[in-house]
Amino acid sequence: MPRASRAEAERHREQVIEATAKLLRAHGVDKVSIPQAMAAAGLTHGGFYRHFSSKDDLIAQACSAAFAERATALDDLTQHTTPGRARTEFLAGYVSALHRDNPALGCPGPALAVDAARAEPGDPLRQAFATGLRGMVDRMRQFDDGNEEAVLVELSTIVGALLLSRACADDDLSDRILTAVREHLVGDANGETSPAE
Amino acid sequence: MPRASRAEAERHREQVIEATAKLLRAHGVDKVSIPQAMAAAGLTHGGFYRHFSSKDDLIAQACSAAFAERATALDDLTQHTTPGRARTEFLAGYVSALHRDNPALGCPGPALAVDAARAEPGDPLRQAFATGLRGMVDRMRQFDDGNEEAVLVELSTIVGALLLSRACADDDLSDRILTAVREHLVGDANGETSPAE
DNA sequence: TGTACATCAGTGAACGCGCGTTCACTGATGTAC
DNA sequence: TGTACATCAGTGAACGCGCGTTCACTGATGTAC
Repeated sequence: MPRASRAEAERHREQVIEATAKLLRAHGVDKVSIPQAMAAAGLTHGGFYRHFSSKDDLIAQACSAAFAERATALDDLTQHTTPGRARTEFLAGYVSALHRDNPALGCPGPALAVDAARAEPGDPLRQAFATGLRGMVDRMRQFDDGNEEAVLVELSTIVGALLLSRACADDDLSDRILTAVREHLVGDANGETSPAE
Repeated sequence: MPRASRAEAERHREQVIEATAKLLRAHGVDKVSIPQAMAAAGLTHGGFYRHFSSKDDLIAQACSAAFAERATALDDLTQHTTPGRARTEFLAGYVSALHRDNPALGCPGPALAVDAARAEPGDPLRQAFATGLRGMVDRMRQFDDGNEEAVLVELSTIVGALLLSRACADDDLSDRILTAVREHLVGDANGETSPAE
């Protein structure tokens, strides 16, 4: 594959970013390599620098892509139902075993926050993370009458719960964290068996 | 330094673990190297395997040491004051700019959860993390009338808040997260200027 | 539409680097008498 | 207490490895006429 067309090259770039957005959430910055990211688009590592200026550049773009994915999902949710129902559905889906067990497709908040925190102040990952997080906060305000403080508390709670439940996924504690937080935030909605309805 | 006494060797081992417990919280598993950890005790990397069976072994012991440090602090707190005051002091101190800006000496929860989550199920770090977290939960129950669910919600909230505030430490959002969560959990205690008293 | 040529997406070898781990060696410590 | 010797904490060179990055090269794509 000595020369791809511009459309193909653009498609390759997108594939690399998309694949990295998944690998990054599952394994973290240090465990995603350039050969691995390029292979996800069927390419070898040599052409990497025709698409990205550095590994940090790709990582930041992948972080942004992961947040964009979540933002779209949130927008879909708020557009197709009432704020109250959207809130319940969002929170119950967030604090779930499914989300815990699939970090690659999940929220970049719990998956990438530590990597952003460990990066240097000017690092592009830090900026991408902060921008993405702001986007989530702004969208969640629609659930909580525009009350930012309420959103920040809710977001902290669900991010912490998911992260801790992943960290002790072998342990009984993992499910108990999810259950306790889910009940706290949405009553017992999304329970295995609803008492009525 | 060709041969240290047993007491010296034991002291070296402790120094390596203590130093790694700090480095680990600040920079994560992948950014702590064996030469670096040994240098913290004034040693070269060659003797590492006389003290630890592998890097993973050291990392797990350092994680346990970090949790033990927090457990001692929690015990001191509950022993020297009433449960209500202890709870307030603990939570306000946890969700603070000081804690945010000093991960090396802070709680291993937000600092190491992702590394534990990314480890394989049988990994010693996973086990050390789960054990340490259980210890924190058990101690926090003294603040909340033994109600584990309340503890799990509180713990998720403060871990998430600290982590997110670190991730966007350059941004206005960082302080707003800490303030919102602190006010939510302990009223406005620990505010810059208390209205009375 | 057809030709000539410049562009550039992708290849694969190479670079220096730091990592985790191993090992032959040194010489003071610890032990047996 | 003193001597002889085994133990073993620590050293520093070496190993293979994968990393991020660079670069000369290939040949189809894109463009100018």
